[in-house]
Amino acid sequence: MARSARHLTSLLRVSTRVRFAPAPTGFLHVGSARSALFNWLYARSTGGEMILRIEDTDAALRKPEFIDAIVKPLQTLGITWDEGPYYQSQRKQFHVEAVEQLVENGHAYFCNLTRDEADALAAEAGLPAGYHGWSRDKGIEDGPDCVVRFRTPDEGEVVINDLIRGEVRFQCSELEDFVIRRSDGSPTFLVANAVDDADMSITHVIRGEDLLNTTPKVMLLWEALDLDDKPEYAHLPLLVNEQRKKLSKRRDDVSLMDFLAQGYLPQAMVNHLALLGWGPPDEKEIRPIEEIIELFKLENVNKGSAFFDTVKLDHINGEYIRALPVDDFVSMAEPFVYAVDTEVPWEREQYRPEVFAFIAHEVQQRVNVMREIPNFIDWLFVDEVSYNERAWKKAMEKGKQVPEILDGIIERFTDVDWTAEALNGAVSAVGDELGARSQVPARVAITGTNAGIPMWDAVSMLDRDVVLRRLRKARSLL
RNA sequence: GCCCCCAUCGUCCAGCGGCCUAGGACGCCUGCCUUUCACGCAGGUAACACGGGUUCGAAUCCCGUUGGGGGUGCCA
Repeated sequence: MARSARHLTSLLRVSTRVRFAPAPTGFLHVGSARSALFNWLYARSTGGEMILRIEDTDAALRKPEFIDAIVKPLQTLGITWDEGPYYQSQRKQFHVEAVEQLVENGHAYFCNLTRDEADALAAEAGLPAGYHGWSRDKGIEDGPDCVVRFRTPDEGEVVINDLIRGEVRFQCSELEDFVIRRSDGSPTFLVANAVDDADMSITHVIRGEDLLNTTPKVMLLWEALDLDDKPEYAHLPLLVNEQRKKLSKRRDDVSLMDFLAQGYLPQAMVNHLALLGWGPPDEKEIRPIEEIIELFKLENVNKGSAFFDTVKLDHINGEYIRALPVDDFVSMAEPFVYAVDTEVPWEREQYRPEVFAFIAHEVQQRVNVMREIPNFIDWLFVDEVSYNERAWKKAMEKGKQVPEILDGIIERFTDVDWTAEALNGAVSAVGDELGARSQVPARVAITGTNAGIPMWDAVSMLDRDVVLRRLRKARSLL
């Protein structure tokens, strides 16, 4: 959008315009996804528009693959935008002009000090760390190692009426003369922020609380540049880890795509994210996005940080999985059981899709995350099962008359009709004869563990030889 | 250090001066259902950080303390 369009659009400010403005850091962070979601919810619930703007003023962030890493996950989540993506790097000339304007009208000045030099000066002068306007009024000319700093007012205050937090006040005296143009000539995000939000007629800036402290600086620039109506601000509570620290790339699992790749459904992820910092008035947590849009109110967003709890996510995801039509579940399961780049516990050639499809409805009832699927079906596609240690101890070592039970089952299985009903009947008959529980030992011998899907339908699809071999092996280990 | 923000069950959310002997969800525990597990169902566990005000009345308003977090870059 050209700058000249600014006046027109702001005159026509009929609806809310929000923007999601991530820095392209290589992948979409769940925290960023949450910010995007809340912007989107606000736009959709107010009939407004959402703009996607990539904040790549730092040259190091300007890589095409980084853009994809933002756009794709958003699309997957169903978070759509009405305009953009715009790139701050492509709007650089406007930011440069703004900086020039500020220098010209005395709101900014050149400074040739490095950070270290400025710190040394502060230490010498016995002042607290920070930049203390050393280069103000020194008549320093622009040069290769010069930055441009904004001259913050010596007194007065900046008041922000945050839609979530209420009034937040900053004393101008606490704000240092911050850099608005680097020595390589590139403007920093603070300038880009003010100029772009004005040009794009943004009415509401909704973002993480970690940016709250930068807001007064942008406000000051806004005024010094004589821009139009300021947007409203709303600072969202941060998403934190178990230690209550801001979710970080280094310590925590925060890649949205990684979560999706593990088999969290996009809708479940969105639902969960919406519940962090906000809750529906009627306390019904799991619900379609349309209802969330309808119920969403920015004023109802919390102030306190929220723990990104994957245990709760698992539960929500499980609900979404169970609500899926079986056919959808089966096709969505494919990447987790068969895709070439998937690690599965069986030889790829051994996998039989028709077997999985046959018992998929039972698996669907039991998984919370798609990646758990192989745990329920591995015994169907491997030659030999490995025994779950606890299950073996409990059912086989501590169980009553297990050798006799297995002997009985082996004998009957040798010539029983190979149908689920007959197999089940045979095992129960052995148990009845001996007055012992026969189902669990059979399960452990055949599947390797004591918990899982109802098994006889599935077993009937295995070869008699395979099943007998497993029973005999288990018997021999007792 | 300085600036800013925050504070209800372990966790997420409800509560916006009386409806609160604080509600829902996840987790955990118990029971029912079930020839395993899970689902489902019925129960249970567990919180207003502390201290002062204001008020007839405070989880809700104000102040302070404590605790937690964020920022403090020529990153955004």
